[in-house]
Amino acid sequence: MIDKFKKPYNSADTETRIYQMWEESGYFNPDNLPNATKGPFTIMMPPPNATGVLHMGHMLGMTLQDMMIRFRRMQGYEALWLPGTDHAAIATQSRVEKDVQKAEGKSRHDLGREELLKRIDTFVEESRDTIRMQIRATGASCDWSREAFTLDQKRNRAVNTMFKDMYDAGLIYKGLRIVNWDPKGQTTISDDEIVHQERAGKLYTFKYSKDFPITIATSRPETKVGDTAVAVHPDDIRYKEFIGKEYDLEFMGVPLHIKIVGDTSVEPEFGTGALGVTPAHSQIDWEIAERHNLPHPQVIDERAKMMVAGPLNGLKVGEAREKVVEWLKEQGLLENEEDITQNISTAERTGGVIEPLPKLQWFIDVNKPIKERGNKSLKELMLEPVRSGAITILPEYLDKTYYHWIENLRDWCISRQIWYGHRVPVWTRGDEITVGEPPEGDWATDGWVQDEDTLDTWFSSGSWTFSTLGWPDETPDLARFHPTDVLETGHDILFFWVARMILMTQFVLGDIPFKTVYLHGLIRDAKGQKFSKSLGNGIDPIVMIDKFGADASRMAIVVGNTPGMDTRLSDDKIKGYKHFANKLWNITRFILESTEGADLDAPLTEVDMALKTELADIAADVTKDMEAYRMYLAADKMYQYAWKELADRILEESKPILLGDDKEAAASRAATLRALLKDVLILLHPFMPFVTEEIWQSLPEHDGMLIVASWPSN
RNA sequence: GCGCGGUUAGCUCAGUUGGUAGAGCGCGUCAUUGACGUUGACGAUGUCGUAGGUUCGAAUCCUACACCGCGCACCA
Repeated sequence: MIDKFKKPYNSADTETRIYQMWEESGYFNPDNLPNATKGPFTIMMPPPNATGVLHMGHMLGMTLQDMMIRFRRMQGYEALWLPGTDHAAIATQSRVEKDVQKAEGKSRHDLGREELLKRIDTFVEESRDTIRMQIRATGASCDWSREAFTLDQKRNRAVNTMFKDMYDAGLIYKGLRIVNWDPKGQTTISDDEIVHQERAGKLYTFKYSKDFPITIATSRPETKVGDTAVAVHPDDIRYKEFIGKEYDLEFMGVPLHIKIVGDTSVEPEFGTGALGVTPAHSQIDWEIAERHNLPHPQVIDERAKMMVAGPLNGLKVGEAREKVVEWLKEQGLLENEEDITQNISTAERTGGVIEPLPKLQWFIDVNKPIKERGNKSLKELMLEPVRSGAITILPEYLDKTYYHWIENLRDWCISRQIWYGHRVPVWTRGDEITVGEPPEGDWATDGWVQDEDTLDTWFSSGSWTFSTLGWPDETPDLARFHPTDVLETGHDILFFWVARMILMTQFVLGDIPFKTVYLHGLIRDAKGQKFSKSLGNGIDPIVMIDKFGADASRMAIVVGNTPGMDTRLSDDKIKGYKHFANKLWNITRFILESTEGADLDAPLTEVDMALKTELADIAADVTKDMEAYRMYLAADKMYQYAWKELADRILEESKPILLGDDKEAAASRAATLRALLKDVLILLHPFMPFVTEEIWQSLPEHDGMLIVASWPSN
């Protein structure tokens, strides 16, 4: 009997030591697995942002993935779980810019491109170290020898190759469009990086001037200095007679030339049924302007200030709005002022209010037929594998959300006006252009210039399943591990990332990136509130692990956590599973004490054979759950068995048998208890890896490590 | 506006292909110098949101409604 079982289980003394043992064993690397006969099983870890610390969502993801990968490793698969970090362009740059501003009072322009990038690299190196440490603390059995970063040399080659291939296929183009401009971050962002917020606003109804025949309504009067038309529904009898007429007038000191156009996109019932068209500062107006060949003067600049002749020039848009309303009142032009709630668009990362602006940007065409892919468009290539079942989304109902998103998808703006990230691989010299890699020789002195912009971070993340395996080279890893088996991530990232990976992989490899997408929900606090910095209710996973142990934390976070659903986490729940870890400890103590020197091959009584069969049935059930990604059920079933069946029932019944006069029954029971304990450790290992391995190492009969013990097969 | 999810014990949630409701926590009673600092046994509490329908049988399938939450959207 080993002394350590006389004290309660202590996770803090155990976990680091056990993790180190695993790491040194090399078993995290599928190349080193002793009994891997079933072929590869692959998970690419969603790379956490290199901006700092892991939160509870990461902890959940790490836990679920580790459960899947340990299960498969024990089943005999070449289990590869490839870790990494994401450079998270905008998030990281704005974080460092903020730090620099605070510490030195300098902006990015004061530092310059090169110096800022240096600062960011230093910051990211430190962050990545922290993240690596935190991932280890969760017990993640990932292959550190294959670790990747979305902005390293290898991934840069992949990005440049993808860009070139898409450019050559005519999918990437440069175009003047209305983009989502973030005046705070000073960059464009994609449609998906927008957060809509409801705010109180006003709808103003007025005429441009006394002589103008039509009254319009808008919530942004300041933009009216950029109007070039008024659009009405072509069948609207109130305005039909004016269509085609043109008016010259002056609005707030700005001369305007307004044409009346008929356009079916106008709702006759809304407002006055007449829409002042501001082509340069509204998506819908831009589209109307294109249909009617209208000019599109820009009246708001990149800092969200007015750029027009007259008194508004240089004012912020908010100030300009007040001025215009004041002026309208003075002129007696304002007919109505109505309180409304309006949705405003803000940038997810910076919180800046989006200003739609016309800009020359790089886009990916999602509707163009692709010759190399059977004339299907990217949209179709994204829909197909989910429709056909080649990719399963869990929970299943989210596939409808996925379809809905794709159907409404517009061309993807991929260029960003920030410095941190993959730089657009395009070089120009006059009319000449080189794409993918720099022109040969000393291109800078030869007069070539590289595009200033960087790429949307999701462009590079889109290649995560294959660039991590060595693409564009045809590596053995790529042939062996792609497509991957599962992608496990939060449901909030379905569009940003999951859809983009399907898009990229379908285009680049003509294949799917993964077979199953497991989308977990949000972790909330005990009261059901979201964890947030402002509420100060966040639980740091590392603090939780220190306090209760990684095993208890893993169980608490997973049991009852169905895909797609939000769950609540409380100290009480985690405490319960800390007790459970100790329960296992004491089960072991009792069994080892009372079976010391037992013959493990003793013949079994019928009753004891039945006990083994009972556990075998549960093992089969748990296996089925794991194969169907029901970790939340499997974990709970093992918990129930170990505590209620093994401890409360079987051990209690065993006490008289082990001490009784029937020596054969006692020998049989002793052998059975040891066998049951061994199997329970195996079956619980994916969920509670540390305590089970620690106990395993103390079993007199143990052979090698639990992490590579064989999962019961039937 | 369109789409999606939830509604099950006091609380938090499971319930995998339809077969007379489960767990944890909490609560009550009892036991316990015990393998257990963190124990066990027994127990109470449910018109499974509402109203219809399909079925021998519905928490589960269908229809409508209510409340809560989420996603998407260019209502100027």
